Amino acid sequence: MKKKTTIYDIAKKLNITAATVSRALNNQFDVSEATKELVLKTAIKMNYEQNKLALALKSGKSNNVGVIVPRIDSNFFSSVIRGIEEELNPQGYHIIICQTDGNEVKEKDNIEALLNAQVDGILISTSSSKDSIFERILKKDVPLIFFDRKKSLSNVSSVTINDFNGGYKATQHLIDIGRKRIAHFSGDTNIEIFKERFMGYKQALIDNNIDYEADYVKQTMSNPEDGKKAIKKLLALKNPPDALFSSSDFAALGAIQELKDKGIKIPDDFSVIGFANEPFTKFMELSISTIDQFPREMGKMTAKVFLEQINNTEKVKIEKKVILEPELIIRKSTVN
Amino acid sequence: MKKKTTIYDIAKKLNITAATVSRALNNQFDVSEATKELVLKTAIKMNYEQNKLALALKSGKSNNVGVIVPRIDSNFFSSVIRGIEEELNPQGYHIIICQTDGNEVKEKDNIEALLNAQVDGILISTSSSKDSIFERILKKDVPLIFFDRKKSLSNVSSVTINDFNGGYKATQHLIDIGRKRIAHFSGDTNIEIFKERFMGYKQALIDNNIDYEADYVKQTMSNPEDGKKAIKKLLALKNPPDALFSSSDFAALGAIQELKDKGIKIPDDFSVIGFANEPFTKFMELSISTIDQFPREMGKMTAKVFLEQINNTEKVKIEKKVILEPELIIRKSTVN
DNA sequence: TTTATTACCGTAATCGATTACGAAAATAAT
DNA sequence: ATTATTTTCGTAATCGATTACGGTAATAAA
Repeated sequence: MKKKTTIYDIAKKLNITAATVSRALNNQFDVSEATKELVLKTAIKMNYEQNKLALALKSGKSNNVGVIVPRIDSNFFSSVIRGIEEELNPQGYHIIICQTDGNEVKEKDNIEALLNAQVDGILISTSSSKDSIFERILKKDVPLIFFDRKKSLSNVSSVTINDFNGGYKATQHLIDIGRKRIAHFSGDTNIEIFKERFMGYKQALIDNNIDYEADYVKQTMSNPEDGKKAIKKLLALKNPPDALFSSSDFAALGAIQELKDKGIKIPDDFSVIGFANEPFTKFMELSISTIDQFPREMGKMTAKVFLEQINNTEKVKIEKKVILEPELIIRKSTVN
Repeated sequence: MKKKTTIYDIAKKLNITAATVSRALNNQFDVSEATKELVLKTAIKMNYEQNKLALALKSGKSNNVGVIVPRIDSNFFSSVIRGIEEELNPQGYHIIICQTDGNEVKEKDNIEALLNAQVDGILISTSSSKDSIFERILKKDVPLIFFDRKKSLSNVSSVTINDFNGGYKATQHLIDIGRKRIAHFSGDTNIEIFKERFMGYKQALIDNNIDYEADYVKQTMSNPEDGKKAIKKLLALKNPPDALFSSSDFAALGAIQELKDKGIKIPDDFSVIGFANEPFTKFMELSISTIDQFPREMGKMTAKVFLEQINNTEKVKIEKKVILEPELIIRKSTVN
């Protein structure tokens, strides 16, 4: 078992105290240049490396930031995390990843574990319905920042996209190209982002004097199979829709596959727009129109908000609600 | 600023020492049942939470594991990481993610930082050409495990897939469906996995008495644009190929797009198979044949090998070379 | 009643750094 | 030559846990 060299080892070898070694290594003013050099040289010679754990315990700062997401193996979340890591790593922070599978209990457990691990902050895309867990974080004065899936808590910052506008833009686009019977795949409307997209859809209809048709709205999971099922039901209606805004690219894909199977021509007879700009939407022969959420930028912004907060020495707490503007991407599934 | 309650706070309140509190909380035998109960109750009442940093410093175990990858926002790596997290989290480990962008210097920096952070192990998909960095890890007795992109070091475990067999299977499949003029997109053959796929390709040709044609091999990056460029050159040959095994799904996609633009019918006149089973390959109207690498299982296996190693109390070091078998996935880009 | 044993808990060191405080030595000021 | 000021470094506490060792009191054994 290799023993790591500590400042005490260096001190012993040079017949000085660990305090002086520490000061020399940190280049403090009250050490002579001579001993500074000496310490530095022997430190290198002895392969000294600072034990960050000891530092963390002393300072109360672990330089670790916890990031909690439902899953990491989705394009959206992994892109956000990429952005976070790119922004925080140069600042000396490490990011700890936790997955919840959308499970509230797991989310709670992860938060507890991260707090025990003394993380300097928690960045989370929450799946929780309750606020109580988060109050515990705040009581401990650990910076908490929501991204994408947030809870509205006072004094807590968040970085989201304007899902309402995303839904609005998608719907407006369908209207602009002449569609009037517009269906909608909503996700789980208990989750804020899906509710917002749905609201944006509704508002766009209203603003264009198109009657909202409850039959045209189907709640789907984010996968092609659910999209197929849902579109089948829609096509069976007396007055079936001629366009679809799906809050999920995956569900949109399923719908497109089913429409093709039924011999319905896209985009001539039917237009489809998704949401999220998943990579595959661009790659399809019939590329899919969608809404870009700029996940990497969202990650970078989340990191920046965290850094601002932790570097804020003022007594007043900052509460930032950053809302990114989503972008309409027009491809072949809506217009030729 | 909220002060966290420590065992000293509990001790003071109960007029006992911190040692007893610690023993009570850890349910040790030499504490009376009465005080155990008392301590436990007041611990809960005072919202006590163990400071893992102090524990880590004392024990030398941080319960953090470093994971280093080129990028996290790729389906492959994020799936591997998902597998790792799923396996290690229940064991009380947290995973710290670092990205290198395929940059050797960043990789070295990340390793240094992780070692200073006293991680209990490093799991890495390396982009490095040199071995020297890794020897430093081993000298410190920190468990090191490679996955996917490995270096061959003695006493170091690794989890990879059999890229040679992957290349072989892909090529054999093309031969099986009657192709004889088979081109290959290789990645950067300085990277072992790409070299192996290339070797598998060659071997399959040899085993089927097909002459290896150097002109048929193009080095491409993993993106559609590079795939388009490369296929153009191949089609310009005197005796152009009638099939392609691309070591990248993305490059394969570019090739397919270009082939279609040129009016070449797939799979009637030309067959294409990729590598990695990226999600989009399944979603295309013309779905793309490919090789599945089971990234999530790779992650789980990597985690298991790590756990075995860290729980190994024997003096002899274990060196495990786990090689997963890739699977051929036949879709419409090779055969009707 | 005396001795041996056990149960229970306190003392103090330890992990590896940082830092307030004070002291000695070196230098400058008078 | 004496005092004042700086420079430089040591002492010891601190962060929050764990644990080897020792001691006292209660109990059992003689």
